[in-house]
Amino acid sequence: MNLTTRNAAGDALTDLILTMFRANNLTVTWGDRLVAPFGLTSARWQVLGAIVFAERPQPVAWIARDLGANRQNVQRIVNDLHQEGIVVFEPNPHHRRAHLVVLTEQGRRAYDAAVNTYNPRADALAEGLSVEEIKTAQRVLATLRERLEGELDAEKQL
Amino acid sequence: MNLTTRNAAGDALTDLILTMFRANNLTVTWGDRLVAPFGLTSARWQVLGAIVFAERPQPVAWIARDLGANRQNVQRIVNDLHQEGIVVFEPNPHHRRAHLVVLTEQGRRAYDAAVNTYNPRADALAEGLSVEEIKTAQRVLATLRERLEGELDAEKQL
DNA sequence: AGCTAGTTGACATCATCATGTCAAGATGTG
DNA sequence: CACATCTTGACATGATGATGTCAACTAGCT
Repeated sequence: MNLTTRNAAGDALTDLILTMFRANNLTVTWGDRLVAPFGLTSARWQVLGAIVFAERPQPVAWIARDLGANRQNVQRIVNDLHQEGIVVFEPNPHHRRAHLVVLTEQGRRAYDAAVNTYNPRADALAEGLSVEEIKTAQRVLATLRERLEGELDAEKQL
Repeated sequence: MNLTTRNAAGDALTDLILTMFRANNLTVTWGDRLVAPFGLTSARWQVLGAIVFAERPQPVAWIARDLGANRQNVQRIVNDLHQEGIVVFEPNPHHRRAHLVVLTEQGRRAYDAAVNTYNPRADALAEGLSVEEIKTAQRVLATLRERLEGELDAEKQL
């Protein structure tokens, strides 16, 4: 008993979302195995990426915001990374509790090893696809992301 | 210390993957809230979808394969759905233990309610995007998915 | 019939993530 | 300084997912 229907764009978007679910899961699993030899996971790798690209050391909450992830989960991951000597906490001149997260030499080596393993695999995965269509895909998902962020933010207003 | 680099397609794919991570998470969260009023979640909704589209009743393991998900997790979800009267188990003439999963009237109502709530929202999310570019995005992610499935299958051979 | 291999559901464990709460600390306003 | 508000890390809980193991069951082969 369907009372509503979708237009062509809605149908196409539905296909895209279902494909995205599986592609996302596969990519995370694939990434987990790719960087496992360096003591990393997809989640840890993403956190390290945020630390590397931030230029200057940040507290955990900022990293979480950058990633669009939950503060609490990023905190746990960073604590694990600290336990294993991949990052260290440095004093924050602006906040007594919110320590700054900094990569250690070992952390830098793990991150570089992950990137160097990843790069040729990324090229291989993209083979046969044109840069234009990949960018189109990226743009569509970015639009989806923006709209969903807008909707979920709007909910919070309540 | 980077020894490897990526070509233009590899760079674009990397952007796409990072965007996909966030779009995927946002979509799941958005879907969870969308169907929560009907006692569903994104995961339950996907399982119900597999049951509905299968035409004929299937055992849990088949549903899991359809979804590309783990048998054990789908089992848990189906058991929960059974607990709440959304599905029932029927005897399987071909297998004494592998019962067939069938939607109840209540389950059908919940699924229809979810779809009817979703349809107009999908159209709205797709607004301003052309059907062609959405389909391009779907095709790119489908290619990514196929290649990752291939790589992960190849690993299993070891 | 008997054996082997694959399938299936049940059970268990661990990692990840969403969410809520709390206290310490920072910031802005008066 | 006093107060309210926001930020931040610590702690806890439940949902979801990946993974492994086991016993029941099926199917194929001899």
